Amino acid sequence: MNQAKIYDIAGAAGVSLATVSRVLNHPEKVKESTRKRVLKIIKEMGYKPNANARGLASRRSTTVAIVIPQISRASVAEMIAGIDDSAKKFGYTIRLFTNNDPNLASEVWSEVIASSVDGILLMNDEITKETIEHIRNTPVPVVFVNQISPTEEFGSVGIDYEKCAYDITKEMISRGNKDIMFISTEHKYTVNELKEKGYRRAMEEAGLDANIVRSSGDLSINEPQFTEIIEEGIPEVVLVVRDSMAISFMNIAMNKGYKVPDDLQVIGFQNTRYAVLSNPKLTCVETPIYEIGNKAMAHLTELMKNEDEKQPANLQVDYQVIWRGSTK
Amino acid sequence: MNQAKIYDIAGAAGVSLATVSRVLNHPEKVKESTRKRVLKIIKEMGYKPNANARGLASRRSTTVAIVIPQISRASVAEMIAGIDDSAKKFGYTIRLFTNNDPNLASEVWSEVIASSVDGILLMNDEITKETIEHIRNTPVPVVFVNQISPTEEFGSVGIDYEKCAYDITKEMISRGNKDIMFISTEHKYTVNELKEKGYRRAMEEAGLDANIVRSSGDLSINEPQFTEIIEEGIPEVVLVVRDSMAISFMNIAMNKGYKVPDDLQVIGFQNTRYAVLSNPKLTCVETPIYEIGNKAMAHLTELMKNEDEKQPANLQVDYQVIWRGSTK
DNA sequence: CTGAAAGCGCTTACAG
DNA sequence: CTGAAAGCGCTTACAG
Repeated sequence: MNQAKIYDIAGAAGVSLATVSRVLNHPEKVKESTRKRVLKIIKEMGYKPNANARGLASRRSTTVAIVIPQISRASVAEMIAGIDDSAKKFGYTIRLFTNNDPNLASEVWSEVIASSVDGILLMNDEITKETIEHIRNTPVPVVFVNQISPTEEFGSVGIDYEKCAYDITKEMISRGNKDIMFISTEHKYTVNELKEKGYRRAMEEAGLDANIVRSSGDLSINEPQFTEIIEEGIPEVVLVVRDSMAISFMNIAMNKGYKVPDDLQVIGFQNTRYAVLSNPKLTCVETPIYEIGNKAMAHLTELMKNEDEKQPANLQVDYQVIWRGSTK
Repeated sequence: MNQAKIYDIAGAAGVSLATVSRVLNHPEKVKESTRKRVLKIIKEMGYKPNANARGLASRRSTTVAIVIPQISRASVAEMIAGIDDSAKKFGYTIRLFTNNDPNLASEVWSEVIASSVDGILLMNDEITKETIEHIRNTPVPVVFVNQISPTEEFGSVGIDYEKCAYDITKEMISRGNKDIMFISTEHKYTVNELKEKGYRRAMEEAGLDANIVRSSGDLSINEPQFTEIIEEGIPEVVLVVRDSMAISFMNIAMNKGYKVPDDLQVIGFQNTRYAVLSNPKLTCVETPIYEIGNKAMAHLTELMKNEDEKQPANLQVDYQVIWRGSTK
């Protein structure tokens, strides 16, 4: 007993294929009595339209692509959860592509396009000129996730990282701290550059010296570097672009005998689940990853619906600071 | 300038559509000179076959589904990375479905089937009878990921959790410890049941009393419970089914003044990235999530290739213990 | 409101 | 080794 075809439904309901199709796609065009009869049979026979045939005939696939960088981050899972909940609501299904080239190597991209998705969610850490060129030639809407689009042409959902770094720095200054260090990644991710900019602005406005350290994301490289820094003397406060790095720094300082938060206050920038497992727990700027994914998918839906009426927007999601034991 | 069709390639190369199609799908059937000419044009015009048309015509989609539980776990990201690398190698593309019903609610499942994937990777934590029934009626191969299949009919890739819990317990006993506690989840996940079984066996064999605690996975519920346990006195060793719970337990004990590993040794069961961020770092049984995903996809590929020749297998991946500062 | 028919872009026996 | 033709399972103008 194979999967029922639209033809079987039509036969069983005593209507044409066209009518069955309409019941599914334009129910308002079908008389209520026929519609009900057809729907009943569809349910009875457990009919599910073949996605390929549907996509081929309609040139829409009710499918979107998520393109994520290969590097597996813990936050990806939560982001996907947010996207998926939204996708379910709007009746879309997800195709997953990973991409290890910041330039969005055309190979990956053409695979994405050949899969005839109706829209694309792009999660790249960086947006290069090549990437933008690829996107310009893409026949379906693209939305950047956790990233503010560098141009007005494309939609995006993210956080105002410049502002949140500025705000938290200013807050720590207003609490009487002067010696505030900022630890970023060696690799210049757009997102981290923005945080750094915000930090600098706050420090400059207060007439304080910026103190910026760049580090590898890799713990085995971090640790010797952090050890060295700490041995030269610790700052009052350290802001760290990643929670994992923040916790690593904090642990090393504590092992050297410093007290957190009395001698050193530590603040992270993601509020991942790591944050509540450190001891003391880590104060964080909370970046609501789930919500970003959720909104991105919702925005993409709008853009897919009516490509002309709806303009791509650069949406921002609110952040908040979660104060925990690593700060006074 | 739209995406080139197979028709355009045929025209430009001076052959029929059939030949272009053969070049792509059965290159050995095409004379070398024609094949080269066609391939050149395909490349020049950046032709990518439409996935829907291909899937419809061939009844194969070179697409597999990953079905994951809705609850977003950090490990999902790494598992997906493993699957994706393997999928790329074999030319498959991924569709992602989330599923919040342990019984594999038929709604999700029929969506998966309607998407006409060639195979399915199932990552459910539990396998109920209903789930098995659904899978039996599925027209394509299914492989369980990070789970040993309860029946021989389906493929699976996982770890021998019973044995690894047994081994680590036995090891700790042989080091002279007698008071070994096991912390599991309240909810009886198959995987955790197996660990518990292994722990029990090792304790029984040594004539020691098992001491099993069940806890919610939720930290805010864990903490008061762990606090209470610790106030009544700590064991020499605690084995915990999840890293996050292990670290939480360890932190509470240390805050009560106990020394790790001198007063208390702690062992986790996943070796997630949490493990190296605790202080001291957590000794773990390493479950190679990436490799599990990778092997699962490779096995699925075999099953999809020749459904009759290749039998589904229950594959096991090696684990190892990573000794760190939380044990002596 | 409904049906007959064309067509979406491919693949694959079937001939030759 | 290659081409003409049927067909995959749908959708959607076009008539009526």
